[in-house]
Parts: sequence; structure tokens; C-alpha cells
Amino acid sequence: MPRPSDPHAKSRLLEAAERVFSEKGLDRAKVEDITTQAGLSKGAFYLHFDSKSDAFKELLSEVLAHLQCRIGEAKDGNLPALNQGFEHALEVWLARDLAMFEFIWKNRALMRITLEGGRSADYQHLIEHFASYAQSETEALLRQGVAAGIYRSSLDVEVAAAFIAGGYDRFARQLVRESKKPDLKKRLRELRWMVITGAGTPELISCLQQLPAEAERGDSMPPSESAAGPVAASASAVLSKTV
Amino acid sequence: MPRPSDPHAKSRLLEAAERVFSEKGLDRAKVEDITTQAGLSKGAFYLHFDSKSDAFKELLSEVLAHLQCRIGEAKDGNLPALNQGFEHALEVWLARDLAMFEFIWKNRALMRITLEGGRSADYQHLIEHFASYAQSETEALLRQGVAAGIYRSSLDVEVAAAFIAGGYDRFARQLVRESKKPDLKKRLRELRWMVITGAGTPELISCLQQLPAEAERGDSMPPSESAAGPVAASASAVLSKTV
DNA sequence: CAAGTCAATGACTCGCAGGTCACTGAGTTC
DNA sequence: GAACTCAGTGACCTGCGAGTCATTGACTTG
Repeated sequence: MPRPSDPHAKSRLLEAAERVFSEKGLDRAKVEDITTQAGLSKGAFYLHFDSKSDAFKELLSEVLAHLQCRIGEAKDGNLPALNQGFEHALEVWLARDLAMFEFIWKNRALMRITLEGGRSADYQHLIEHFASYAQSETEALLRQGVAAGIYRSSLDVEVAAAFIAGGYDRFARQLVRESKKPDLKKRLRELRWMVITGAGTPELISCLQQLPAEAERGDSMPPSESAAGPVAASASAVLSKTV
Repeated sequence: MPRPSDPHAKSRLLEAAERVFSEKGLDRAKVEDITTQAGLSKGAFYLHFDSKSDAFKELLSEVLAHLQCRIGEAKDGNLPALNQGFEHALEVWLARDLAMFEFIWKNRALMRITLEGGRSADYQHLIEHFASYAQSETEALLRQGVAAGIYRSSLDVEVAAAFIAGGYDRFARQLVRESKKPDLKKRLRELRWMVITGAGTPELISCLQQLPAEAERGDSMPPSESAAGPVAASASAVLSKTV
């Protein structure tokens, strides 16, 4: 005897909420804007959410949980990847970055609100918490690299982590404001190259500079670099022994 | 015959506004909170400001103008400083960073709202605009350094600038949330060292590693670094000729 | 088809906070 | 000390928008 509810009602509301929140922020978004865009009434909204900020929380926590997961995976998957050779680890690194930033691009409206702390007072801590999580995971990654002899032992790991996390953070903040999709792979390869040249040992860097620039695969060199001969595997040889 | 106004009224209101805005953000701050804290009435507030957001704008634009000024100076003063030798330029660099971050620390409450875009929808563009300004100025600085032979010519200046601006940005965002003042000079020296090792030519780096770690002056080396002999002036010699 | 359920509606309530303005009285001038 | 000015006051007005709830009617079940 029950009347079945529209199974799409809640998701339509969430989609509309995403649009409205990303335009106006939590405080200035009106529940009626959301319901109008979703083609539903105010009452329907309160059938699915306790309050305006409840819907907001649902949106944010979804995204942040996903990202946090990815970053954790990156660290935990790093050592195993290193054991299969440095070249392999490089590719895994790029693939993970790519997956993460593809996700950010796909959810850029939401990510933008997230990065801007919901443009509201109550949610800044979420993004700050996430940022410091990212930074500490980066730190762990760097320590692994130092231990493996990939990064200079003179590196101030803490500062470098803040720096690198900051670089990725800046990229993300730019990305969510972009209107057409940039070449993520290219940008991320450049970022990775910055990290390597900034933190890598001289031997690592000179080895990598010998690698052929197979731009279309996932290699470390920025395409602008003029590559010398194909000394290829030497880099991973140099490094895999140190692990 | 006129009754003279309390000359401190407006500044008391601005101070109170700073406190209230930094706690609640623009949208959630109440005018009455501000006036209560300032020990004045609501009416007095509207004697000095057209609206709540008017007061907010006055606070933000003050800070941003100041910062923008400093960054501009940094770029414009760089070439002259380089002409007096690299060592000198290094000190000027640190001094400027220090002045900037001292300012940020002193105005951390306000800076925090600023960095968080006022926790309101209308002012995000201000901070984004500022960030991209900082990035482009960094890019210009890097180009000067590359031209002077200090930074590697293979450097992707645009990406590096985003990275470095991101690093400073991250530091600023952490600083404004700190409750007791960290050793700014130390942190900034570390940041500078990151930039140098990340972007500098190998010759530059090895030269600098020879410099004695006169930690108390303004030198480039992170204190942890164990310094070799006092080859001091060689670095600036190497570089001053290239300028 | 009658009875019953419950998703959905939207007019309504209500508290809140931005902004106003008639009034007060401190200080000034002559 | 009378007249005057204007910074400052705070009760009040007002619009807005979050959240409610009596009502509707689509759909199920027997």
C-alpha cells in the first residue's frame, strides 16, 4: 500500500545542491534554489535531509573520503612499487597522480567548494585537516625515497613535504577553476620532474636525463628536455639495488 | 559648535570587526557582535561604514594592497641586488621574505580570513587574484635567475613558479593558524634552500654547500647541513661574473 | 473500486539580523 | 548660560529564508 518514492529524488537534490553550493557557498545558497533546480518542492528536500548543512556535509565528506583514500594508497603502494624497480615506481606514481586529478577534474565544482572550505566558517577545518594529512603522507613518501637512496639524504624532509604538498595543492586549486580540461598527464609529469630535480640525488637526476623521452608513455622527463642516447635501464639499475 | 567625534571610534570598530570576522567569517558575523566588542552601538557602526561588507572590504583591501606591494618590490629589487653579488642578493631575499612573513604573522587573524576568501562567496576572487599575481612575480624572478646563470636553464619556469608560490602559500596558510610564533627566519631559510636546491645549477649548489653555516646571519644553508671548509666568497665570485 | 499509505506540495510561521531614525546629551560657540 | 550641532543611542521596522505541517493525490493492496 505504500506509495513508492521517486528513487532519483535524492540524487537529483544532491546534484542540484552541488551546483547551487558551488555557486553561492553554504551560507548564501537557498534551499529553494536547490529544490527549484531539482524540480522538487521545499518539503521534499526536508524529507531527505535534516537541514541545509546536512546536505552540504553529505557532499563534502564523500569527496574528502575518496581523496584521503587515494593518498593513503599512494604511500602504501610505494614501497612495493619501488621493489619492482624505479622505472616501475615512476609509472605507478604518475598513474596514481593521474587518477587523483582526473577525479578532481570530474568533481571540480565540488572540489572547488571543498578547497574553499565551503565558503563558510564551519568547514575550513575539514580541508585544513585534509591538507595536513596530505603533507604528512608526502613526508612519509619522501622518507621512503631517502631511505632508498633516491632522494638526497641532506633533504629536510619536513620542509620538502610542505613544499611539495603545496605545489600539488596549488595545481589543484588552479585546476578546479579551469573551464576546459588541461593536459593533466603533461602537467603532472612536470610536477613529478620538479620533485625529482628538487629532491633527487645527483646520480638519480643524471641517470634520468639519459632516459629517452618517450613522451607518450609515462616517463619522467618533461618533453622539452633534449634527451641524449638511450641508456634507458641504467637508472632503474642504479636504484633498484639500493632498495 | 560641532561635537567632535571620538577619534578612536572607527579604529575600535575595525579592530573589533577583525576579531569577529576572523572568528565567524563575513556572512555569520553580526554587526551587533562587532559593536558590542567595540563598546559602541549599532548606529555608530553605520556612521562609519555603509554596510557590513563595506567594513569587511576595508579590512581586506588594506592587507592585500600591502602584500602586493611587497611582492612587487621583491621582483624589482632583485636585479640590482644580484649586481652586488649573489651573497648579497641572498640576504636581500631573506630579509624581504622575513618582512613579508612578519607582516603576515602580525596580521594573522586578518590574513587567515583573507586566505580563506573571507569565508564568503564574494571575495574568493581577491585571494585567487593575489595568488596568481604572486605566481607570475615568482616566474619573473626565476627568469632573472635563469638569465643570470643561477638557476638551471632546463628549468620549466612556469611549473617551478607554481610550485614555489605553492610552497610559500602553504607556509602562509600554516602560519596563520599557529598559536605561538615559530622561528620565521629558520623556516624561511629552509624554504629558500629548497628553492635553491630545486632550481639552482649544480655549480651553485656545490658552491653554497662550501659556505660556512653562519646560522645567525642570513645564510643559505639549513643549519642541519654539516659545512666543509670556509671557501666562503667563491660562490658569489662564481656567480657575480655571470650577471 | 474502496481503503489506506506516504511522497510530495507550498502556504505559512517565526526568528533573526541588517539597516533606520527620532531622540539624547556632550561639547562648542558666542 | 543659551543656543546650536552632531556623534552616538537603541527601539523599531522589515525582508528574508530556514524549517513546518495540513493537505493532496499517486500508487498499492485486497
